[in-house]
Amino acid sequence: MTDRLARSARQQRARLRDVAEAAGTSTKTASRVINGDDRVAAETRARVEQAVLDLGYRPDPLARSLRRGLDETIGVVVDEVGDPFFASVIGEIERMAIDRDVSVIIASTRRREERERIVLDGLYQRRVAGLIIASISDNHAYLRHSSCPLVFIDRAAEDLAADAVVVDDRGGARMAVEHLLRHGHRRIAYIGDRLSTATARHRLLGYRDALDGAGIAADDALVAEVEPADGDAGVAAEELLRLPAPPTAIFSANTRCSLGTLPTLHRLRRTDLGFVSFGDFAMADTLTPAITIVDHSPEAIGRLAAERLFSRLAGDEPPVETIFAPLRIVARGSGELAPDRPRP
Amino acid sequence: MTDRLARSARQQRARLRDVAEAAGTSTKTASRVINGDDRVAAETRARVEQAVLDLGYRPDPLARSLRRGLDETIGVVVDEVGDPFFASVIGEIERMAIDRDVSVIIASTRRREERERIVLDGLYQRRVAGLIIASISDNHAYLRHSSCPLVFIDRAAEDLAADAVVVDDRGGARMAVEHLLRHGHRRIAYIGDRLSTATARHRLLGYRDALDGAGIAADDALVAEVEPADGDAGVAAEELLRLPAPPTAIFSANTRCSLGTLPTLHRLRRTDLGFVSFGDFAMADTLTPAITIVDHSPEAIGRLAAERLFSRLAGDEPPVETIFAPLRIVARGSGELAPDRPRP
DNA sequence: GCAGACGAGGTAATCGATGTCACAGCGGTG
DNA sequence: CACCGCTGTGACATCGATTACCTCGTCTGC
Repeated sequence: MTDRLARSARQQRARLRDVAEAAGTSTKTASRVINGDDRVAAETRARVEQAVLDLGYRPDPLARSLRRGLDETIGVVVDEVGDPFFASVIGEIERMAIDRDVSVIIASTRRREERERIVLDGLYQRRVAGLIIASISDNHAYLRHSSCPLVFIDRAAEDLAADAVVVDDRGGARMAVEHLLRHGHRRIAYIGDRLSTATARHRLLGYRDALDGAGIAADDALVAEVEPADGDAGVAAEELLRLPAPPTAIFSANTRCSLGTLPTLHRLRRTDLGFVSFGDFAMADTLTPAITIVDHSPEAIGRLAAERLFSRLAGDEPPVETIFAPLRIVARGSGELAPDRPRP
Repeated sequence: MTDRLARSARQQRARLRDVAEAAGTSTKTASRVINGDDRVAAETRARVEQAVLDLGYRPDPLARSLRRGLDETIGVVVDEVGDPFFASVIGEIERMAIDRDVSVIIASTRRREERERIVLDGLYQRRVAGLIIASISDNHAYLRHSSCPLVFIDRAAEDLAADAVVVDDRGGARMAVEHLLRHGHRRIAYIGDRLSTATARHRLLGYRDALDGAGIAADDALVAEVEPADGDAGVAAEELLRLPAPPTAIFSANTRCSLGTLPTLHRLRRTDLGFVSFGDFAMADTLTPAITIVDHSPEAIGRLAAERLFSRLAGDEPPVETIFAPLRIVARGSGELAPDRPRP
């Protein structure tokens, strides 16, 4: 009674101690019941459970994490939360986390290595149970002794044995460019992310693979490396079209580049160009012409990564693996335009 | 020395105790230095600061939160992380949080009231310092005694005196519909979110205001209330067009409805319809015709909400206020089509 | 009949930091 | 000279839960 008053005076939740007192046991026994330890007499267990219900007790996650050294939280580190690709990935991860009563802390690197360190450090300090990381760094030495499972997404860590969920960047890029080649294009430009990220490098290799396969000499003037966050992709497209021997088709190596390039092409009325985008985006199938894509479903990546992480958190120890998310080409129009098509 | 070995054997970070020992003081004094308490002799302070640097000490956020009853974390609750509107809002909030060394926990309600309770409860248990909420519930009684500052976004809490950053839903909708009226449309359809959310109700009111102002009788057959997460918006559009007296223009009351409706209109080759979207989206200006919008910049909302929250966290106590994010119409083509335009 | 296993439960230390309170020294004051 | 108040400091309790270790019966096997 007094106790209940004390609680209400404090305006606070019930603590384990309150439960124990209400059930007439020690906190240890109450803790056993709550954590499903079976060395508790059925009758005692029942009393504790009743007290939990009566008091609406729920363990304090902070105190629990402090003691256990582990939090019921996973961290997700991406380039930028607002990026549609990552927004979808995160959405899917969160969906899976919800089912497991795990919270998700999001942090973005803004594509800067030093920030990557900082945010990871912060997440470790919070004792996250696991991490899903789209790393932009090439050096993961500082993660080697990670105290929690890691799953890399979008880009595998080449210097670290850790799970990763990626797409076959090289193969996908090759697929995209071969598609354009099949439709008769011979001068195909590449617009992609800075080559400081491994993803970009692989996609550029795939682009070259395809050209090699068709016996076409690579022309560096057709390769544009841009910062996709800015409006650079559109500018790059404009420059490509001003070349003495301009391309008849463009392969855009990621979604943000596509979002940057297409408004420019439309403004210049150059929708006669062949175009394939690595990565889908809203309205891609509603533009005129609709945009042919190589699709690496962000939801699938999020799901696979989360599944892997939760499986490790549950104690499974499958061998470290790089999982390739399925990849396919979706022909919608822009990739099937012949090179000699008249300009609109 | 022994201590340093012990630390490295533990493979762990330095604790306050390690700092205190290294500086030859008590933990309390070390704590004083770290928290900027000025009742410490300059020389002692210097020793502690040196120890902090030597050991690379950083306080454990968990332990600190437990003791202080307050975490350096803010919670953000939205419908759905993957929603482009909220993704941008979150991106902006996070950007501001970074500057203040505050972490952000994201939770989504999936538009279900019971989940809203659950996630908020979870965030409170984590002792978040503040909350930014896009609430879907109409009943906020359980938030009345919130232990931390709240800022509502997108939808104000009508039953609670709390800060909110919203757009003038009614005025914006009216603006959009008046735009279509000015271009000669008389039968204008409304496609919007379920009326269970206040936002949707206000936008529908604005739509009616505009029609009233033009002396046009409202026709309920032209009003479609859909679940924007599904493909319902497209279906609704199709049904509207099959009416005996179909609309010549559509006002889409939110981004997701636009993303659902437009592919359908394009598929049906009904791009002759007038169209205004409440909310911008990628490629809106690249479609043919480009989409006229009423823009409620998600970044602005995120920034204003975060500014407000951080100002309260810093101890400011401005009067509770509902802030209206700026709203403007961006004419791009689809809203300026005359009703008698031939179909493509 | 007794050693040891086992079941049920409790006590106290611990996680890492901070709040409370007491205390030693010192200069000033009546 | 005794007392006051201030400064700088530390011992110890505390936040809420978990873990290491111990106790006390009772049951089993020899």
